[in-house]
Amino acid sequence: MKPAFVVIVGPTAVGKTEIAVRLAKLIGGEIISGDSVQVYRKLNIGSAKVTPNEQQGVPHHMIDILNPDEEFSVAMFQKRVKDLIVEITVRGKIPLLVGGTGLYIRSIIDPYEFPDIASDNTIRDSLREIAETAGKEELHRRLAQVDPVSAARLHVNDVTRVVRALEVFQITGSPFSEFQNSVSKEPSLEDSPYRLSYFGLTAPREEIYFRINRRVDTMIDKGFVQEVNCLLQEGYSPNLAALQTIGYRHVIKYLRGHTNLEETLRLLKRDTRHFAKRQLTWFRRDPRIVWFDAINSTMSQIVEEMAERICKL
RNA sequence: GCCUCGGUAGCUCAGUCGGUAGAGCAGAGGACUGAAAAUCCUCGUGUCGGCGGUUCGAUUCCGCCCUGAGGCA
Repeated sequence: MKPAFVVIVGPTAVGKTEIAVRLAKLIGGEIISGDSVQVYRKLNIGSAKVTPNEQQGVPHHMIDILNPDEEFSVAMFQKRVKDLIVEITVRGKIPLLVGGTGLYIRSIIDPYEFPDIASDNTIRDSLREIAETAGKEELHRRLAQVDPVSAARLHVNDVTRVVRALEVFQITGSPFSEFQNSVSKEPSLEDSPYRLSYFGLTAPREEIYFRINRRVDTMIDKGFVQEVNCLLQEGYSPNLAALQTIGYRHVIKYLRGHTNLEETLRLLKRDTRHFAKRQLTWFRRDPRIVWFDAINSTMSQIVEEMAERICKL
């Protein structure tokens, strides 16, 4: 029999953390964070990371595993999480993957395969250089020559992806598109190597936005500005990927006097709303997800129904 | 009370030498395979403040009224 595996996704600020902890306690689970920012130590308030108190004794994984200046990637995430799932299962516990980073979640439940090569910053820099001097069009043209499939898929302006595709070609000599699994867009639950319970937690848009706005205010009250200030004091570069994320990059601009507090909050709330919207586009169209509405049901009702569905499998 | 400048998309405003209008922001939808909280794509009809007048035709010109800001008394 395939091992049980629970996944909970949803936009930011809908209450995934609390649901997950309660569900984990109920079914005997351990939580694996599916979040690209919470992997970093010292990024606590701004990433809305679970506090030790909120964890209520439930083991949490993939949190606080890196320093802010360390590099991370989906490939690393995938490798570690796949190992973790096995370890937790062997321990007789149920792994719960909880988070809002669409790509990371997908890399676990769908057959994503990453070419076995590290990313090369020298190559990336030189490719970006081309985009800046010769233009994005030129960069895209080059990709079209070596990898027409990827070029057709990628927009000229999406420099980040065009660079990656060219980078893969330069390192491996094979087109990026060849490494990508030609999997159907909507794999069925039966195809999964796990007994997968795939849940989504959401709320009406208005409610999500309300909660986001409220949460940003709370973060500031909790000392988010000080958190960012400490990071900079400790010498971490504002250019680090970890500090270019929502919230951190906003507060950095504020600390440097580029925006006042009111404007900072406005932009931070706005960008978080945009982010929540993007998260929803990852999950909304996935027919495998069983959705729960955080506003029409209580936490207990949701947790109980999730537990029931897990048992039925 | 008089004078001046405004009143156009949810907000800030542009514009139409008279042929019923368009940007930014907000908002919506989408993409996503080693930076992903990143990166990128698509989407703009609204009594053009109200009522009259001139005109084939007015949001645009004229008159009055309402309303906001400033100035003079």
